[in-house]
Amino acid sequence: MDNSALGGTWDEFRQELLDKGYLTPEEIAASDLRVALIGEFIKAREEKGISQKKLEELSGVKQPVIARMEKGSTSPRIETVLKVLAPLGKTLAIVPLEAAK
Amino acid sequence: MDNSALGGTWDEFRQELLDKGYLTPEEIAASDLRVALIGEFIKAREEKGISQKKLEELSGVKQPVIARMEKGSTSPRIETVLKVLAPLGKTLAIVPLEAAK
DNA sequence: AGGGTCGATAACTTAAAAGTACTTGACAAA
DNA sequence: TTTGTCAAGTACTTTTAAGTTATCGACCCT
Repeated sequence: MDNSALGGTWDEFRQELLDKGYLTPEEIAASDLRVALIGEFIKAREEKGISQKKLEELSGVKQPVIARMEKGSTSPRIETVLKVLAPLGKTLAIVPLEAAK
Repeated sequence: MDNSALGGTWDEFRQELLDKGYLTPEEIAASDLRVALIGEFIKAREEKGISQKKLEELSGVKQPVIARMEKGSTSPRIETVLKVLAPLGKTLAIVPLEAAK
């Protein structure tokens, strides 16, 4: 993720959110993980060359819902995530924290 | 999972749900994955010797919510899952379907 | 018996995700 | 230029998870 044009790194931006009390450390951590998951999901979809509309057909999850997920504007339910991942040949697993990222 | 006392295997029971049209193949698959995730979560919590009440303190997620998650009576939001997994030293990852189970 | 903890549950309110239908702006191809 | 597709978004309703508080039965122990 290249934020150099904004004049600061992602880490600096995050630190600022923390310093100003906008987010707690826990919220930062959860947010980072969500961002990582979203990135993986988008990558998986695009690697398969499947549009959001096509994925709606395959998964039964509506395109606006998929768009909201990918934009990070919602925290989707597990069921929804599993539904959209399945046609991409993926699923969710619980892994040690160190293994992630 | 030992269902022998019920006179049928889990696979047979699942097939029956399918045959009678109670659930679609997609719903069965999603359900199986959820069950697997729930099992891993409960195992992780118990291995750490942390009670639901203690996990409430550590994660900020209320004990009744954790109980509902473990019982499988809700499909929790990603955010909630990440919050309860973090104190257990775990997180979620997207993995190939074959890798799961 | 009485006091602790544990997980499950009830009943209710609040917050938020998902469904629905339609629209918009960007982009590419004909 | 028009047509089509894509992702994003708008506005609204419905569904459901989460929060809250309190309780309950099982278990242990002392």
